[in-house]
Amino acid sequence: MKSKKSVNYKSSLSDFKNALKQNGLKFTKQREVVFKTLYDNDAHFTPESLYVLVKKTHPELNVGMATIYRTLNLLEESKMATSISFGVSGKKFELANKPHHDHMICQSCGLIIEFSSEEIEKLQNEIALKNNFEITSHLLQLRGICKQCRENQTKNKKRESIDI
Amino acid sequence: MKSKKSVNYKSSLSDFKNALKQNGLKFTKQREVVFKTLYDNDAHFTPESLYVLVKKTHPELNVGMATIYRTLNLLEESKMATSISFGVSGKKFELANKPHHDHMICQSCGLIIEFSSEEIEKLQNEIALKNNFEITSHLLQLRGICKQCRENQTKNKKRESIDI
DNA sequence: TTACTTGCAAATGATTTGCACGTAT
DNA sequence: ATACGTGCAAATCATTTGCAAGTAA
Repeated sequence: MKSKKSVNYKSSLSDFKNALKQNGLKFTKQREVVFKTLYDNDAHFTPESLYVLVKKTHPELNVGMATIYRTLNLLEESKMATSISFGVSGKKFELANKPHHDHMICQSCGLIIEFSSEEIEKLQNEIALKNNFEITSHLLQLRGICKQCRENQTKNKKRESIDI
Repeated sequence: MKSKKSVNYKSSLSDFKNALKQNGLKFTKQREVVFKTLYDNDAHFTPESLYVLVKKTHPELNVGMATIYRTLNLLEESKMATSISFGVSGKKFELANKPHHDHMICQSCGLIIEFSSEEIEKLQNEIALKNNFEITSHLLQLRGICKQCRENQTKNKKRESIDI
């Protein structure tokens, strides 16, 4: 399912409003702020980290954790956001308004590096074709240790490893 | 860290015992049964599904859920098992005694096709290198519709989507 | 004998839900 | 006016942990 890639906030927001309308849902201040925060900070948020940021930037709204979760689920269901899963320790969300990419995830510090490779996609398509399989989406994560963490490794006290 | 690929149960089990010994851990009936169950059923288990099966096949042991979790974590830490993460709904574990492979998953019928591609792995390594990232593992899933299901598509009643 | 293990139940941490009040349409 | 949304607190679900009793070495 392809989403139109909106190039600016206005049209992105408008997409969001339409999605809400189409499902008989309302456009509220909370939903707008969550959406805008995701849009402005082109990053991967845990529900918790998003909650903290929204609290700080919009204390007057007194947003609850539950609303963050509800809005994120809403966005994901309507394909406007995607999440990557971190095992027991939850998920991270990002807006789906940018081109497809995959993730490298540092198991020590949680750093996420985005990448994309046309060559890999091409190989995937070839493999699928050979198996008579029609791909609708794929998931590719490289897990390991980032440069930083490798350099710090010696002086590191054992940290609990990030559960991916 | 490469694990030797044991070709039969005896040597696999022996690897397990060694891993235990090296960590000052004991070889118990519970640990043996969990290990053997994973070995005999070449499949992906959730802790829950493994628990249910072990309960059924070895009721005399009266195994507890906690032991399943503890043993799975043990196996994973010693690289004898690997897990793939399934979002909020947890993890699935499999023994690490067979060559690496990835999965194509049919979203209609749940069919899993295993595949592997040296070329993709090579590209992954190149990308990691470029980013100063040291890969310890990766996750690659192609999701879509298998041949069967495409052919049946017209007469198919909607089934609930498979939880990947 | 001396750790390490186990089952149980309680604790935890992330996420969801019920409810009474608030608010967009 | 009506239905949907919200914050709060309680509930839930998967997983972990403390503890007293059991068992491998």
